[in-house]
Amino acid sequence: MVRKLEKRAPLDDFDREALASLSFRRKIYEPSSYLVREGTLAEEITLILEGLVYRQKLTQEGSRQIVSVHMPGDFVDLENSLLRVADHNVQALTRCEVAAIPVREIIALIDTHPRVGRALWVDTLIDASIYREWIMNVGRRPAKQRLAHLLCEFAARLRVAGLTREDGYRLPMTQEQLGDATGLTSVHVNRSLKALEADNLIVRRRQFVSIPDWERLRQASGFSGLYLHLDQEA
Amino acid sequence: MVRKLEKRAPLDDFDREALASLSFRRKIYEPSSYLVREGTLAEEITLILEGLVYRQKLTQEGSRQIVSVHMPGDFVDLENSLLRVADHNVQALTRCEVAAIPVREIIALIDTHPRVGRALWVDTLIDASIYREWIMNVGRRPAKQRLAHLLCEFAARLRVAGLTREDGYRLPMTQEQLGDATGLTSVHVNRSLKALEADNLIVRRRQFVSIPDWERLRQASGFSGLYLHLDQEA
DNA sequence: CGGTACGTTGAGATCGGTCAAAGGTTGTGG
DNA sequence: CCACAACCTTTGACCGATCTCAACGTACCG
Repeated sequence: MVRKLEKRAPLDDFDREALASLSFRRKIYEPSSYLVREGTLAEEITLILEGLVYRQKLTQEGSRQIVSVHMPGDFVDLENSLLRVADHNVQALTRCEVAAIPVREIIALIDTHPRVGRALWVDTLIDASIYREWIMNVGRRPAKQRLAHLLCEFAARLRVAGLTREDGYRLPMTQEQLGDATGLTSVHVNRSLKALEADNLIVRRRQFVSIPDWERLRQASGFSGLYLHLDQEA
Repeated sequence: MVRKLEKRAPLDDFDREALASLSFRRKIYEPSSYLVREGTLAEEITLILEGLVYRQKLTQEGSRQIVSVHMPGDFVDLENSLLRVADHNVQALTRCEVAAIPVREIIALIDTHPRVGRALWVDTLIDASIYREWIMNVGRRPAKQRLAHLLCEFAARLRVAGLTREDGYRLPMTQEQLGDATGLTSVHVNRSLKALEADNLIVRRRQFVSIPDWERLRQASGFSGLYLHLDQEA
């Protein structure tokens, strides 16, 4: 975690020490259990150690929209700790392990260690950048491309987390969840994935996605990793 | 500006003084001119004093998606100053006046005045919350509701900026721009707006939108102001 | 007064949604 | 080890919201 934050902003020993001395509780969440519920106050910040997690909102009518997916190394609750009441839900996608840090401690930390605060801030700015790309994905791309783009983004981010293999990666999402993330129906996700497969852009086996030719998929989806700010150095 | 920031986090005289002593240049942008271009480095942070501004991205194929609209009192460049290279474009919607503050000064400020940094951070977190709502709007609501929701959001935010009247507000966006913001075509925006008008939910006259019954429009669009975090007090 | 940008309208096409049923997979208990 | 349930994927037929293309109308501006 400290290693990741250092990529966001320069830290000194004083900062690192403060980070290391944060108290935290290890917690396990089962698939589809809630880490945060809309309308509640957050008292802990959680850092994902293992597993995947997603943010989700519901319309009045009850349709679900997944607005982001998070991976090991991501913080999922910086927003809720500073904004008090949560405006969305966070659920476990897979079984996952997290570190829960009391909000008070984080707030105290950022007030006394500005550089740590800045590193965390940068983290939320990258999340925001990903939101912007998702708006475009859902608003302006046709179904096939939308899914291909999502697969590219996951590939890039999972690679950073060390969760990809040379030929592809494990994607533990149902087609219904993919639909909720892309603004499509599960039926149409199914057909679109088959179409991608027919184009030889992806190969699916169980929950594993193989990508025979990264460059071709990238090109087909219009993906450009710029918005992930993976280069983010001090 | 200071007044607004104080709503985000508690500041003391020391903080206020530092804010007041920031140097800045006043600038004017003509409609549709660029404040930020994708791929460039930002050297100034801009605070909107007057006028409207929008963020925009283009797909490979050239369709435009507006990902946010900003109003007087909003910062439009915090992201770019901390993330170095801009991942999207920012354009003036109307003629507007801004204050441009050198990035170096802001960075120095947040390193020495953590509470100011926190206030600015909260500001970007609210932007992120709005992005999430937009993802849902574009992903899961039918056209009429999508537009109605956008109109509700603008109403709520313009009210804060003191830019509404009792019966409605001035909305200087073309139907094409509304389409770019909602992921629709200008043609369909036209038809949907007419449908809203036929339902007596809105009345349009030039660039002015009247809302005969706020509660009915709110209900019809599924709008809830929670995500705007307007309550955000220290 | 003419040009330009924006709004409006119609006809027809298409992408993606709905509904419904039939396979597959996985896990569980007998 | 089998049977069954629960959940997920796949498929077909049909429908409808939204897009496309193209024309026409309207307001503003020099």
